[in-house]
Amino acid sequence: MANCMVFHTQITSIMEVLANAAVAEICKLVDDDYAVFRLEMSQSQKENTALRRKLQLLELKVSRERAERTMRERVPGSRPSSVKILDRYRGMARGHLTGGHSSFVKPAGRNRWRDDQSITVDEGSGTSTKDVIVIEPADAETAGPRVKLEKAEGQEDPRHSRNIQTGAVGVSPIATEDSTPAPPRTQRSITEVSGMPNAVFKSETDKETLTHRLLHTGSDSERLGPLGCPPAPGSEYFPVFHQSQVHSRGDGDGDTLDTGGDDPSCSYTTEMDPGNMLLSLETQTDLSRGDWNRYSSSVYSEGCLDKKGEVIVVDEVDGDVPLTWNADQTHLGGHSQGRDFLDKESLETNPNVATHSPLHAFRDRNPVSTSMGSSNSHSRVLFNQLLNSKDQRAQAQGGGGTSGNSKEKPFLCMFCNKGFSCLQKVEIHQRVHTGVKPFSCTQCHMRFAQAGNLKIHQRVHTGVKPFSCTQCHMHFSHSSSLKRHQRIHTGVKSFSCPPV
DNA sequence: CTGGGGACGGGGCCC
DNA sequence: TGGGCCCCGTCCCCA
Repeated sequence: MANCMVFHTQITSIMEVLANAAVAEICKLVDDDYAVFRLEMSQSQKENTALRRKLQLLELKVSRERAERTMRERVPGSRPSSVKILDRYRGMARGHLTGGHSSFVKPAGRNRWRDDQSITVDEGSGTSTKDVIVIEPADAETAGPRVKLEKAEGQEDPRHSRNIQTGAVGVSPIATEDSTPAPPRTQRSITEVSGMPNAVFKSETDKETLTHRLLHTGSDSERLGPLGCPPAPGSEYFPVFHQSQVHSRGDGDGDTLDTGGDDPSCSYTTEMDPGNMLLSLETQTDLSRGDWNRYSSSVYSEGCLDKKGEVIVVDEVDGDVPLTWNADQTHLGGHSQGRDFLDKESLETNPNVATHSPLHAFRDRNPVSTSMGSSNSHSRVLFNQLLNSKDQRAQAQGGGGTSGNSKEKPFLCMFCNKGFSCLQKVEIHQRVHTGVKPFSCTQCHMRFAQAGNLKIHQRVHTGVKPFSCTQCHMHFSHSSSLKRHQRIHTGVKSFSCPPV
């Protein structure tokens, strides 16, 4: 009995010691994490403070310049271009862009540079997807109360976008604009340049700058052009190709190239799918930027966004950072063909397309992309993202890669390095990556990369269902659908359809 | 469970 | 005979 007591006491003491040790360990972990967290917090606060200071400096500078300019001009009715733009916004603001998120608006009088105008930008929304512009127009007195130009997520206003596009040329750096993501499926509007002040004044050497530069309305060398890329809800960007070219449709005009062997209703064109084409709000010309623009036009002129709303906004960021490929490019980056393809074949001029890359959209997915500095590398990173997403599916379906294929497949996809038995197969396969869909339905605007798929698709219009179940009345347009259906009779399900 | 699109492999035909 | 081209069947996936 005494032994039991002693044993019990020992056990208790041991458990106590263990418990204490565990508690100490936990406390230590918590303390460590807390210290790290505090450190990060303080750093962020420092950054915010610095940015805020820079913002204020810029506001002062701008207001001073503005005052000087106004003093110089002194012409009634004539305003600097930026003011004209702002006036344009004012009209829109009356209609659509007011209301909501007023908490982001600072008092209008704060950043006054003239008593007839003020612009207030939200300083504290470095990570916010909502930028707020408060504009007090020159005729604010007649226009009524101060106009708040606000644009929040989900508020889409193509008119707004258009106006911003047209007006962006002369936008002064302070004329900040906000951006709104297009809904994935509508794909019809986009993007304004967002002038998130935090972004504007970020250090250019700061990695984070890359994630904000698309919001930057700075000098020509740094400004991203008329378009910005809006954060989609959840701080995700939809990849977008901006395409402003006019495309001929394949149904009946002279641009149609009949393949002859295909279904008569199949048009072989190189056009861009209007359905898939992002509406380019304006001609987004910026000759200073480029490679991806060119590429996106020459190769990615279509299919750059799939029906799931996969949109790529490719941004051109100046710089000369060496090209870097995704580290996880097991089947793309490692293959020189892909680079060559991008480097010499595709990067031809297309001044009509301006592209924007929301680097931070991919940063989360691909840390390497954050180190991208050059337009080429940025574009490629984004491009890789697209390729990856498609490759993954392709690999899932086809096995991918040359390894493991017993048959000789000497023709390699330049994008994913997958091997094929003949050249045509590769060409067809590469449409997966390029998005080229030469076969368009004349009865709808669907486009297909393969003629056979178009042919099958057209059964939708003709109503032809050549595959009928022998055991029931069902008919199917897809053979696979019939096959799947017949499993009901033969396999998994035990019930059977009575013979017709 | 069906409808329908994407993608791939295989086979036939032609040069 | 081999390559290019076309068609078809099939699988997978998503809505």
